[in-house]
Amino acid sequence: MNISNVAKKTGLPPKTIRYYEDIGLIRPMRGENGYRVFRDSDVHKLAFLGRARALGFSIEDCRTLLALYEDQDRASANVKRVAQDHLDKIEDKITQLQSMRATLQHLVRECAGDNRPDCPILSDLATGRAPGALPTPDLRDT
Amino acid sequence: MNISNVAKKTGLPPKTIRYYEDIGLIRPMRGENGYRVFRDSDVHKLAFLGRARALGFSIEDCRTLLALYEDQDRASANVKRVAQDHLDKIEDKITQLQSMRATLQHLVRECAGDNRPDCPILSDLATGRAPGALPTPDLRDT
DNA sequence: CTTGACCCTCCAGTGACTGGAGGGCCTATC
DNA sequence: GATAGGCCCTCCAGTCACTGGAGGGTCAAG
Repeated sequence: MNISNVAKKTGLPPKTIRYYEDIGLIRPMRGENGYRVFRDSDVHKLAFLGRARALGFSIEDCRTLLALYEDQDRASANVKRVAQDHLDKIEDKITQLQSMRATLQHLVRECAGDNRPDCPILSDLATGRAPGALPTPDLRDT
Repeated sequence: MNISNVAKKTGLPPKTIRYYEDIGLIRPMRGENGYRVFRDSDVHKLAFLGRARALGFSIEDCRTLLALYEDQDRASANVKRVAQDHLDKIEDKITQLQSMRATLQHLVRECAGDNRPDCPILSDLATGRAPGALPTPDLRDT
């Protein structure tokens, strides 16, 4: 199978598939003309990667998960740990975003949004506290 | 004021402050020795940027917000639009992450996490459907 | 034989920094 | 005056997971 068929099957763009080969996640064979030739096992791995990425796993997590998948003697505890760690990170991120949302919702609600210059959003950003605003959370890294 | 004092005052690392100068968000003056000299207005802007970044605004949003802040004749509607757009993006992201969380929670709960190899997490990633799993959402871009 | 759709590699850019090398400046102490 | 340590400077490279594009080879149909 050639790359564009694999792309259609897996939903991954050809560029991404080449990139995954570059970083050693898959090792498709090559035809005489230099074209990549994908076996079923390659397609299967790519689909696996697509789903893992859709769940937000990092590439390095994906590498680990693929290795565990290939290892018939794996302990499911190892897989679970990777998934649980990732889940924890997602929950942290949700919490951070919810906090941002709360502050922003408040500010947007307070702002008249007309053609006058007075704006509690800018007041908050300028002073750290709009008249009557919620405390601003100190969240970096998003 | 020199850069490390400003860093302490604003909570931004010196590297970040230099970067903000690089990309034209601030224009501190220079002393005879080539050191940056920050006026109160620079410190003020940096604090503004720190708070806007903490709320998840992109650098380009920050640039816009700073320009609006400096413009005494702005219409608050313009500020509100930037904030509302950003809020919408945050809400989308929360929804995506919640969907990932739901799937992951389900999979983690199903996985025994012992030293046997059977693992519904890997089954789901391999096939797109673990025995009895929730539908896998197709979320890229996180 | 040409057209158009493939395929290839390699390089550069994204966002928002961060780390480090290599070197100048400033203050205090010996 | 020499030296030590703590500042400051610039410039380059790396992060993550791709994505776009240039420049060029291959293949099947008409």
